[in-house]
Amino acid sequence: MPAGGPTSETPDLGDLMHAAFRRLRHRWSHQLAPFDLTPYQFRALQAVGGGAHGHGPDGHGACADHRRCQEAGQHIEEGLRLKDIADRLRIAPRSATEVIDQLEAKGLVERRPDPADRRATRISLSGVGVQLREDVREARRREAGDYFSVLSQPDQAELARLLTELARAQE
Amino acid sequence: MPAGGPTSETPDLGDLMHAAFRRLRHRWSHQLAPFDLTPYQFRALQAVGGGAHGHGPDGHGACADHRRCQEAGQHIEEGLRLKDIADRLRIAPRSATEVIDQLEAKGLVERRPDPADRRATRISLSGVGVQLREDVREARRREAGDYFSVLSQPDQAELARLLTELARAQE
DNA sequence: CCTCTTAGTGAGGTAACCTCGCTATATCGG
DNA sequence: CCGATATAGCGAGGTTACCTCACTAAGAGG
Repeated sequence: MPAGGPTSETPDLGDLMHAAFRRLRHRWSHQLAPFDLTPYQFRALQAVGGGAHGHGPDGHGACADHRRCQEAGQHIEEGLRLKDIADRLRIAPRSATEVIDQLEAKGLVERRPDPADRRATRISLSGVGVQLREDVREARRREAGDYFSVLSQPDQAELARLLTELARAQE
Repeated sequence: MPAGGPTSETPDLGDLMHAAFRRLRHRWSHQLAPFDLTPYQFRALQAVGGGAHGHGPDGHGACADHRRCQEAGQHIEEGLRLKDIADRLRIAPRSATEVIDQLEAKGLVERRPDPADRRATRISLSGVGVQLREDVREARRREAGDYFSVLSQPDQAELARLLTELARAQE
């Protein structure tokens, strides 16, 4: 075998990503099954959760990078708009409608008309939603972690760095 | 804001993976569009390609880790069985049937009965299939690379290591 | 007022998988 | 040689996680 090279085993990065991501998905859906949530739904739940529900200071709030908060000088902001959720999840607005529909059907989120803009609806977590989100996080913490825990802490950080760079690169 | 902590930005590894993978998929499907292939199909094409078609030494051959080659002392081995393809792609056998159907419909692979096992079919690339696979690879090489090229060489290696470790860890 | 844009939704579609049940064949134990 | 069990592939049908396109209701700007 002259040319040598990468003959023997060429599981390229693409395949590795693919494999890793599939496992991750798989594991998530198993973890979420008892809560009757798909990964997609949980992701949405978290996105909505970002702009909490009633009690003010909850971390990185809804208004994070959208300037429409000081609309009237007031800072009411009960929930995000669908568009914002779509942006957070990086999906098309129509898809956000869909997943929010699902969460609403389960009683985890609420739709309310935006008083300031009659086209818009505000989405916020219901009490049940808040609870469930917390339960899932708890469970995830408890059950030997989130799949990444097989990596050492520095390795996790390294992975985060690489993925971030990868994400930031294009567009 | 008392509790402080990781409030500001908590795009956890899961989300990062998700985002990175989605971009990868997206890019691939764009790259493959002119060839009228989905990423799924191309992956399958590569899997079949592993066990080349006619001319012997082509790298990591079909018989790689399956012992059924020396069936009769001979080493004919024209193509893989569906089951093997499924294993390579890490999908259910039924799904392999499906994607191979698609490739066959495009004339990229051929099904032939296995002379030694009348249950089995042997899948091999057609001439067109070999050509197309090469064309895609060429294109990918040419067009400023495979999405991972925004990372330095060592970073790519590092990413590969981390992903491999992640994959090997569970099961 | 008239256009131009934006927010959300209905309708419909796609990729990438899956399971369950079936038949034809192989293989193994007696 | 025969029955039990396993294996290869396929038909039918389902699911998840998205998408686009067309539409309506409402705000924004000239």
